[in-house]
Amino acid sequence: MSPPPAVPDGRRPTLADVAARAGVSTALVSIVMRGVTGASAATRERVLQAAKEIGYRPDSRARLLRSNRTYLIGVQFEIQEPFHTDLVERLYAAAESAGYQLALSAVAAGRSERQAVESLLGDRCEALVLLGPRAPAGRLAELAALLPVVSVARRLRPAVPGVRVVRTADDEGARQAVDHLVSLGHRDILHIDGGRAPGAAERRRGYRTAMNDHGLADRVRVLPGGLTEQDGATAARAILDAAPWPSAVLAFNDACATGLLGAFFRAGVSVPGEFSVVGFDDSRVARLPHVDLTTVAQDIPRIAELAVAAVTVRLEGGEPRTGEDVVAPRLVVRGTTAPR
Amino acid sequence: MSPPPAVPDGRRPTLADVAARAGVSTALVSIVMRGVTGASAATRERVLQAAKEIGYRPDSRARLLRSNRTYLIGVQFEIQEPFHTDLVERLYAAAESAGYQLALSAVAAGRSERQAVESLLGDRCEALVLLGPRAPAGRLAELAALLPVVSVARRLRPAVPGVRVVRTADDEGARQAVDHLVSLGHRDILHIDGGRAPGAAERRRGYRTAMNDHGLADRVRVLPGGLTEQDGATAARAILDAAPWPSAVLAFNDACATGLLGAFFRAGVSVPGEFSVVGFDDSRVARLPHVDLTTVAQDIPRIAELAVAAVTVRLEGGEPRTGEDVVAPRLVVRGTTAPR
DNA sequence: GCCGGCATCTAGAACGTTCTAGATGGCTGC
DNA sequence: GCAGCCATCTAGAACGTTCTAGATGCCGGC
Repeated sequence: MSPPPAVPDGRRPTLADVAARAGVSTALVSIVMRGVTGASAATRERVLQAAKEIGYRPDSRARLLRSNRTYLIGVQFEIQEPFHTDLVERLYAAAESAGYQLALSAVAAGRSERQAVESLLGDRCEALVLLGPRAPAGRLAELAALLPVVSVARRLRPAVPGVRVVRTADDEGARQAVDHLVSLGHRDILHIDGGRAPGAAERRRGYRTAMNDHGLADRVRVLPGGLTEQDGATAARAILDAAPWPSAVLAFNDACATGLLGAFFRAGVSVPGEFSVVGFDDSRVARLPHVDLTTVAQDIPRIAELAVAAVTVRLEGGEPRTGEDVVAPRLVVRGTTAPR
Repeated sequence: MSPPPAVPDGRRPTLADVAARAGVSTALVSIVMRGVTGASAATRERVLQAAKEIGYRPDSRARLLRSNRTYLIGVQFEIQEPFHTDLVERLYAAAESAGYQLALSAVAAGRSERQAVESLLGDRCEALVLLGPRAPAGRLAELAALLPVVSVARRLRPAVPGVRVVRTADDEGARQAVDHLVSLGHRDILHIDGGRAPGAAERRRGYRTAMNDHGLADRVRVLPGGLTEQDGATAARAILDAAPWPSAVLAFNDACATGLLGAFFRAGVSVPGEFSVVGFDDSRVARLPHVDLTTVAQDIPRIAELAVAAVTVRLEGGEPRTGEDVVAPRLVVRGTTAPR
């Protein structure tokens, strides 16, 4: 059934065990295991056979301790945030093709950003990819003094030295949404914002600017919101309670839009009949057939690639580039928007 | 702004650097850093000060390499599965209060279970918590021969030696759902199953048994489904196409139920007017105000605790217990079920 | 004045790997 | 037959920590 005990006592097999069995030095086993040149085909074969027989598995901790490089990229993400989990999925691919590995550290209820980052630093990550970090700029600067850091989805103004930013052009996304709604004949377009969430300020500004550009400055209306369904539902009640109603709503993100849709639905007002609704992110929920949300898509594969590139370039000896990679958003028109 | 370079050259500060600065041995610094007894209060103070000044941070790899214990629990999970991410959140808490740390390894598009587990083993995890593993029993047995393994949400029949199972009583959950629907007057209750997904066989069986117990054996109808919204939507079309219609549907999970609801909604059939729908998991989506899905809740905090307990007991010298912890489910009645 | 015991501290090995430097041996070219 | 070279292999140090064993100094009790 299960293989026989690998080594006499309970220890996990090491290089030395393989070396003893194959009758070679540990250094040679190391060479074979890493697949570098320096061993004859015959020896290579013999060593691999011995390793297989005793169930040898390299100890990555010892390996990384010895080599000066770890090729580890630490990722801080919020485990309950669909946008983050989508991103993590793509980061795996991007890191692998750049020859790096990912170390995940989640921010969750009872696990702060600080804890998440400390754990990554203790693991000797060579760089940090922070998804929507909330930490103050001073803290990010401290980290950037230690290792390459990229902030994904959170813009930093003023720029923090050494921290690269990769983000969607949130203002442009908001503008696209407003343009779309205006082209459908809407004029009273309300924005439910994201408060202090990363990207919220830019989306708010993009909305305002677009409204101005369409000569609708006097119709600008921003309602405090947030990034959860609950925030959307709360905003919905505020909208319905306060006449006059807008004819369209741009929500901070898809979750917020979904909460809004739910509350509208329960209140018996029809979407897109009485209200047009636009979300942001193009998350999985937006694509559900019965949500079918018009939304501003973020280019997640591209963001993942740029984030990995930002840190690897620097790790490979490139200059620390403080600055931004701004990725274009793309409006996806679905069933929650209609002509007024 | 940012702190001065910690150590003359670019190296990251080590115990030796702290020791040199504080004028003590590295062994003593180690003692102070771990917070164990063996240093006077005055020295302790001085060492901590020195460490802080040069920005010392313990290297967890070196630490774990040297100590025979790593206190690391490896977690394999599917990053796109809400049930899994909920569980991970609780696992952090459970592990911490047991004195262990978590190492996360995601299964994602392009990253197989095998890769996820290999990475955890390389990190020297002392135990593995596998969320809904798909690996064949033989593979699990191999792993169990190496270290404590717990399979969450996937039942193993026949039992795999050394692998502990923690799962919801899926059959009981399905029975609760059927009981509820029958008590509302439904008789034609259809089940959309989960195919080969972990737990699917048990839910199917629970559904069948409950139908039998209510004398509805001739009304049993199982439709092949799956665990995504897409599967639910596909099933919905199959249901609507084939008369006679059932009056109630028990879906494999909430995602499947959500897809079903969406398709019903688009087809203009009303829920719970024409169909009652029950999901499984009580995931976040089920609680959305406009989904408001009646569903069978899994007790996630309890499952997380039991999973951690299962491995820690064994790590602390307990006997390897092949067997199961079965957690009771709980029906949550919301808005998608109504009297027939 | 001596001894035992405690608190505090330290030297040096150990963990499992990679890296540096060098040894060995066979082949080529003259 | 010999120098030179390449391919192959090895010894031993190194990575940053913890652990074992023991050293040192101080105190109280006889």
